[in-house]
Parts: sequence; structure tokens; C-alpha cells
Amino acid sequence: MTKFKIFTLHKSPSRDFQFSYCSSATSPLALKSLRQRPEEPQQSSIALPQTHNTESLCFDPRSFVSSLVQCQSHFQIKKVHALAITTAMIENLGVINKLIYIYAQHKAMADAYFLFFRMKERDNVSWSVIIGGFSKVGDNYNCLKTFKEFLLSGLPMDNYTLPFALRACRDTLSPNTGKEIHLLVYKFGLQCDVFISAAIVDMYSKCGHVEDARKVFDKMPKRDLVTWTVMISCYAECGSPEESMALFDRMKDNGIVPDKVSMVTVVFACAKLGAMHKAKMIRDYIWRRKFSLDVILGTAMIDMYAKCGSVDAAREIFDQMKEKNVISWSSMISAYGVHGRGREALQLFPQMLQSGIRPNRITFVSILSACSHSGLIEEGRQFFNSMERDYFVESDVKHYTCMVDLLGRAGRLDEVLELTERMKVDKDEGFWGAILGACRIHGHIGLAEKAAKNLLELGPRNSGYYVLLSNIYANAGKWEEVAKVRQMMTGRGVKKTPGWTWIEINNKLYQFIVGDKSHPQFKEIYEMLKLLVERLELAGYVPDTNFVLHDIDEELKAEFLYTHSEKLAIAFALIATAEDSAIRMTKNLRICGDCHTFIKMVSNIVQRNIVVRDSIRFHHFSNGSCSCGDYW
DNA sequence: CTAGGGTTAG
Repeated sequence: MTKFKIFTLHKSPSRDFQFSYCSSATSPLALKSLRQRPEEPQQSSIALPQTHNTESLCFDPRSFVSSLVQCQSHFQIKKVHALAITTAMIENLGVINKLIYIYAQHKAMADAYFLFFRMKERDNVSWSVIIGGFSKVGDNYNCLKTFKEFLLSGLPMDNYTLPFALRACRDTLSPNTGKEIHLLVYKFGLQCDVFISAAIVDMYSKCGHVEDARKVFDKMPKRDLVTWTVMISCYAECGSPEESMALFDRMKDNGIVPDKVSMVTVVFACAKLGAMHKAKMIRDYIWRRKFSLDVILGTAMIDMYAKCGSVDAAREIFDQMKEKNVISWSSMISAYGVHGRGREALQLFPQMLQSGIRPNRITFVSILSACSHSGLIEEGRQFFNSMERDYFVESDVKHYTCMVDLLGRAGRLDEVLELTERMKVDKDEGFWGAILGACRIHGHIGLAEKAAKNLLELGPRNSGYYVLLSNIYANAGKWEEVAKVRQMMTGRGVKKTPGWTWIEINNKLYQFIVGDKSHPQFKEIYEMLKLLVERLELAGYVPDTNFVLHDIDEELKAEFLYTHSEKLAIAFALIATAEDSAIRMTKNLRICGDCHTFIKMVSNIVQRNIVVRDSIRFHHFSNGSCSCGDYW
């Protein structure tokens, strides 16, 4: 086999997986995997199974191998290994390969590699099992390094080994290395089977290269369930849940029968989409096909119902689940939290402990944000103080961010400041964003500037922060600073993210953007909106232009304001829905103060319940008030 | 003797 240059790995951009050194197969292992020694067995001696009778094993590698499969513990493998040495079975390649494989399956990579390292002759299976072993234990460095050595060994490439290398690229987010491995398929003239293709699609997908993933997917002559699932999951994760669900339907049309894993994937997609009628269809499908509610499917459904607007439906699933893990509990707590039902969220905590589940970081993020969404200041403080002390969960920047929200809401900017100075963890974009949010409401210009300075240094791509900052400066009359922020935005090529709202009406999704006129009934919608505004103004509504960027003139501002996407959606809902039904809509950004006031008043005037999901929480409007207590 | 896809977060 000819040697050719593989992996210009050292040339990969920094985001990619890097080989710090490349050497031949005789190089020592990185320390990391050697440290991963398996735990010593508790028992001092274990009786070998009947098949471990030395008589029958001595001259038969086949039965030797089959006895290896039965090994239950690391200690048993050691015993059989020893036996292999004393009986000279170790000379047999199949026996060594199986030994390596079994060690790897038990995550004993040090033992596996020791055997592999000392082999005089290795075949494809030897390489495959050792590379697969590294992949299994998550040692992506050695997985790719050994894969490279395999290529240099001159043995022909095979279909078994390649997916492991692709998986390592996926897990290290190394699309460039992944692409090189992808190209190896053609270099070696391998038959691109479903395993390899699925691995390639998955690699591109998890690295965020949706188009590359789709290209490979489209070119596949035959696709199996896994390939479809990978592609569906790709769209769900990359912000195209609609495409994801459409693909699921296409898969079924192609005669592929979904299994539980693919169901979890569409449930996840539906959670992203947040469309209740789709959620119900999926639920019906799951019931009809009699999938059992295991931890993962159940948890995914809790999240789906919560994100589609119904905490109570989520709770029903939660109660039906026989087995619950920390993720299930955290999801349920978070569900109550984002809907502003903080008390119920907190009630779950002791119940969780009671059932023997220990909280983790995410549980505390859910708890603290639930407190913040419901204004449970004192409870939040207590949880924050006890998480490290009583539960040994280290607080990270996310927890501090929750605390900033919580204290900011209470107007305790002094405490926010103190917290900021005391915290030892690195502060990220989200943290400074929260500080800025607190400053917007309570107008602490000094703290706002500190946050701004840090934010702009971090160079956020999120236009929301620039808008927030510019508004704070505008409110303080600092027009020069306003201009600077604007310049910074253009200089960095940050564009204001367009706000859109979509609304589910009669089982269909409609999407609106500012000043949208694409809807067939747009004339009626604008008529309705005009009527609404007139009625609201009689009731004392004054448009609040503070939330619009300050670089357009007042008249334009007002026009933009009147045609905000959520207002258009409300108007359309009033035209197209029954008078007693709730109105549900989703906004991609955070709802602005003006729309918040607007919707509150509408809910009172037309006596309708309105539910708005924005980018961080749900707002339940009724009778002129909102579940968020006017802090968002 | 060897191979893949799934759940929680300001």
C-alpha cells in the first residue's frame, strides 16, 4: 500500500482537533489514557465459568475467544489473559484481537493498548478494535492519533475503522479533519455504506456544517433509519426545526419505521419549534405505536410540552414516568420556572432529593432562574448560598447570571455590584448582558458602562446587547456614546437581528416580521391593528419608543412600533380565531417593553388569554396583567 | 475478532 500524505492536521485552524505530535505506531501513549486504570475488583477471586476449563481451551482459539465474551469483570479478563499466555493461545491473532476488544469494552484502555503495542503483527481488526476503544472511552486524541498510525501502517482502509475517526472529529468539533477523513473514502475507493455515510453526515452536522451534511445525505443511494435520524437531528439543532419535522414525515413516506431514538429526535425538534398542534400529533403517534416512556423519551416530552406552552401537560408526562433522572427533574423545574410558576418549581426540589436524585449545576440554573422569573428573591439567595455548602455543586457563571437577574429585578444593584466583585469565575457575554438588563431598568449608568466595556471587548455577535446599551445611553442623554455604539455595530458587521413572531392558528403556522405585508389578509390585519391602537390609546396607551434603535426619526420610529411583528400577529389572531380561545405566539427575541404593555392592555380589552413565548421565557397575559410581573 | 443516531441551561 502506498503511503501518501494524510492529514494536514497541523495546518488546521485552531478550532480543529490538533495533533501536537505525530509519530509511528511505536510511540508511547499519551499519559491521559494510561491514567485511566480500571478499578480493581472487590472480590479477591472469581470462579471462571465452566468454559474456562483449561483442557478444552488449550488447543482451540475459537472456544478461547468465546470464553472471553463471557468475562464480566476486568479481573476475569485478566485471568483469561493470563491463561492465554500460559497456554500459548496468545500467539493467535484472533485471540489477541478479542482480548484487546474485551479490555476496550470494559474501558481498560491501558491494558488494551499494552497488548496492542506489543503485537508483532497487526491486522485490520487489531487497529479497528483499538481505535474503537479510544472512541468508546472518549479519548479522541488517541483515537485520531492511532487512526493516523493505521493509515501509515500500509494496511488497506476498511469500513469498520473509518466511522470511529469521524466520530472523534464530531466530538472534537473538527470539521476540517473530518473533511480529510471524508475524502479518504474516495482515495481508498471504499464503498460508502450506511455506516460511513451516517458518520459523515453526523460529523458535518454536529460541527454545524448543515449544507455539507445535506449534500452527503442527498447523494446516498440508500438511507437507513440512523442516517435519517442524524439528518433530522441536525436540522433540529441548527435552528430549522420545521425542516427537521418535514424530514421526519418524508422518512416515514419512504417506508422507514421510526424507533424510539428517532422519536426522541422529533420530540426535540418539536420542542424547538414550539407548535402545540405538532406536539399533540407526535404524542398521538407515540401512543399509537406504543413506545414506552423511558427516561429519555419522557424527559424530551416534558420539555416539548413545556416549550409548546403547556406546563400541565408536561407535568402529566412527568407523573407518568416510572424512572426519572436528574435531567427529568431539572426539565420539570425549568418548565415551571419559564412559565413563571416559581413556587411549584421549588416544591419539586425536596421531592427530587427524597427520590434519591442529587441536583447538578443545571438543576441549580433551573432553580435560580425559576426564582428570578417569579421574583422569589429570598428563596433564590438561599439556594445560591446552599448549593456549594450543602450540595457540593460549584457555582459557575450561569448561576451568577441568574443571581444578577434576580437581584436586578429587586433593584438591589448594590448587591449585584458586590457579587460581581466577589465572583472568581470568568464572566461571559451572558453575564454582562444580564448586568446591562438590570441597569436598563434601574438606570445605574456607572455599572452599565462597566458592563458595556466588558461586553464590547468580548465582541458579541448578538445585536441585542448593542441595542440595550444604546438605549441606556440615550436615556441618560449621552448621544455621543449612542453614536459610538452604533459605529461599533457597523464596524464589526453586527446587524440588528430582525424580530419575527409566529403564531399557530387553526393548526397552521404564520410568521410575521416588522411591517410585514406578505400575508394575503394584510389589509384586514392593518385595519384591525389600527382599531386596536385607537381603543388602547383611549385607555391611556402611549407608544414607548425607547426600545427602538435611536438612529431613525420619530415618525419612522412610530411606524415601526405600530407594525411590530407581535402586534401584527395579535391583530391577525383577533381576526382569525374564536373569541374564547387562547392566543399563543412565539417571538424569536425578547419581547420589548412597548409590546409587553400593548399585549397586556389587549388582553384586558378583548378579554382573551394571550401566551407569548419569547427567547427566554413565557408570558401569560390575562385581564391586563402578565405572569412575569412586568420584569422581563 | 470489528460499526452508527437520542433528553435539561440567563
